Amino acid sequence: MRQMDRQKFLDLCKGALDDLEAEMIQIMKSMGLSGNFRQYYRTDSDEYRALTQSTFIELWKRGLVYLANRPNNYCPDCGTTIADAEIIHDEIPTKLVYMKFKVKETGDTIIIASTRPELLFACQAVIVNPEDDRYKSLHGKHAVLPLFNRDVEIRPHHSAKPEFGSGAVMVCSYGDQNDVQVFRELGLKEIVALNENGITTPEAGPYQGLRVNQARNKVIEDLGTSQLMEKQESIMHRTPLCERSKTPIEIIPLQDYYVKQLEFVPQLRELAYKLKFHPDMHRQILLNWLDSVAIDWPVSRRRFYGTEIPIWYCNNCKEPNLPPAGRYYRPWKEKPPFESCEKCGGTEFSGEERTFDTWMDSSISPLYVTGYGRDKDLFDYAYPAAVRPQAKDIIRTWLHYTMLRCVQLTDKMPWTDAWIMGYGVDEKGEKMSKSKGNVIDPFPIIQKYGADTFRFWSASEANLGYDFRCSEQRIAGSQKFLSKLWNVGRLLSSFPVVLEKPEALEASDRWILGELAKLEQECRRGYEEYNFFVPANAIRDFTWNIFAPHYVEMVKGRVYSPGNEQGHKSAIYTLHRCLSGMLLLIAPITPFISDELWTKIYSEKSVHLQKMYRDEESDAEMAHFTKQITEFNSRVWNKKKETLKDGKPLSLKDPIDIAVPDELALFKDDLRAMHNLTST
RNA sequence: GGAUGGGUUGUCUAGCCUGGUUAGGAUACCUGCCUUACACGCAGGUGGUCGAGAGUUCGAAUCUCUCCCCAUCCA
Repeated sequence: MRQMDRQKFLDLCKGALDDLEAEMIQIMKSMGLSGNFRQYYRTDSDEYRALTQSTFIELWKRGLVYLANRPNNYCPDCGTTIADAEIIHDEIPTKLVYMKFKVKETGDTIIIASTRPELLFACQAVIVNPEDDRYKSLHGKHAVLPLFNRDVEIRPHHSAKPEFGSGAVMVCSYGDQNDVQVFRELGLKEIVALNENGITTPEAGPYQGLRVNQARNKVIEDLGTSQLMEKQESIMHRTPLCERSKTPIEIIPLQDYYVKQLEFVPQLRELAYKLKFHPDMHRQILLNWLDSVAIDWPVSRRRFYGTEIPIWYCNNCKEPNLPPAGRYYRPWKEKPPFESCEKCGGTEFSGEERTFDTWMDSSISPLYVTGYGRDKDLFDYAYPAAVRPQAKDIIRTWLHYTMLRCVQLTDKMPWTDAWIMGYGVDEKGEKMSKSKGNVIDPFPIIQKYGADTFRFWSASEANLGYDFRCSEQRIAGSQKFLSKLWNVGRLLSSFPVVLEKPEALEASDRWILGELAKLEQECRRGYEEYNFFVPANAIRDFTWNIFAPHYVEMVKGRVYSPGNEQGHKSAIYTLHRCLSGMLLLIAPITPFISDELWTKIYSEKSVHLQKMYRDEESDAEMAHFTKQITEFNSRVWNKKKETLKDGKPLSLKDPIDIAVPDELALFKDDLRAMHNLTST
């Protein structure tokens, strides 16, 4: 990247992102998302970036931004500082090297094990656990670094674990976060080991100008030839990696901009309890993260692609000068929108070349969409927004930084609810990732089974906030349910539509309406907490296990024989009340099939523009008959199966002599017709 | 090492918070069946000591404790 012209690089990025955008919009449309596709935002548009910069300028004015030189995570491949939230950890094979140090005062040898021998030259202390009897006599004495012959003090520190290696640890600037902490706590003087290209500095003496791995190999080799190494062990070491390039990060002190977050943590913690999490358990991920926030947020990145940090530096006094908030600035290629330095009056400036952490953009999306700083009426009306939908893996980034920034800028939470999903995991239950190669592309699945199948499958598979397994077999199973629904629709579409409730309803009709009322309640409960798992499974169960096999079969007699006009009308009304209700309930999950059936059977106006049925009166207690009815039907079916006629079981339409039990007397006529019962 | 979630029939999963009749469903498997919506279907069936152990209780998949295993996140 750094060999390429910046503008050319940005043009390439834009081309790639335009393609991705088109693909994403296409997926969203074919999945049936109901968003407004003429009005959407891109975080890298000029308008959006203007807001990112404006809000940064606002924070700057309020003293929430500062420049500091401190050791921080640095990715040598990306060539930039990154935040803790951008780090992942992995077990990597590495060598644990046991080095021989001399004790200056006694001439004894002590062994020190380290995974970072190349940082030997940046060692400023050897620490041992204060409780470790082996080393108590050495406190305050000095160790001589092998190869470099420089003295460092041997000091007690609680972070040295007696069981690791020899129990004596060398502290270098900087091998890991613990080194940073020990340097701070013991007041050690830092030796800068690596420059911003990840190359060893002149401090490394004969090992300068090398990449980390080269330096390590050379140090190990020299230790070996000088008899200064006791042994090496191959170990698996949990290593912090850059989330993007998967390169092991280094800890290097550089000048970076920080947004204050430490002082907001107590407030964010309180607000985390007020935010309604769906499901509630995922609040803990945020709380754990807030507890581990140890430094302010480094927001400057040495990258070409990203929103530019809107600062020009006075060439005379180096004072950072910020432009007025409002438009989008590109200091690396633009002249500043002011004439002279506000501090010294100088007139020559250099534009800042760095960009922001990408979360500086993403963290203000609730502000952007509600017109913050752009449309006051809209903002007053729409902010705070209702819900943040996202997956649980970006709680420490997207959710956290959004809360931080919005609270800093508006003193209010950006939403009332957070809807946190789990992951779709592979057949083994492992998270999908590009590097693992177990990612399933949804597009062929959608093409093979259709968007409704895909949607119903994911709704019925994924319990709120939990991971769910991806299995093509189960997707195919969902498709069968949609066929079932379609066939129910086909049957009912052959009857006239009666949506006006008759004066009197037959017992079977009141029974299924009681069950339907339970279903509607259950679905509403699920939808209200953003849990589509509940309605998807409830509708499937009602349709497939109660409505179709029992109720529909029970009323076919009345439906096909118009002789009993009152009973006929009651059945037709009830069938349509059930189907229309089911379509309304499932429409958010399977928009295409429900709208197709709805517009074919009930009205030209889309099902998605209808209101759901609300708290109608129904005989809820009639639902108590469900078990008895289904058991009786099962009994009859079994009996017919067992009864042989000409060596074959009875057909379901054959007559049979079974008495309807007294407790089902209300349903006697329908049951007799359904099973062709001959007894009276 | 810490945190979170999970371990229920071949496979996947509901139930667990608010202990109580034969642990529900899906899929797979087996058997039978074209019954005027549906064979992408219908009916029936085999299959589980609910991770292990201990405790509380008249009674535990459900509550408590210990341990083991898996996934994810953080040191």
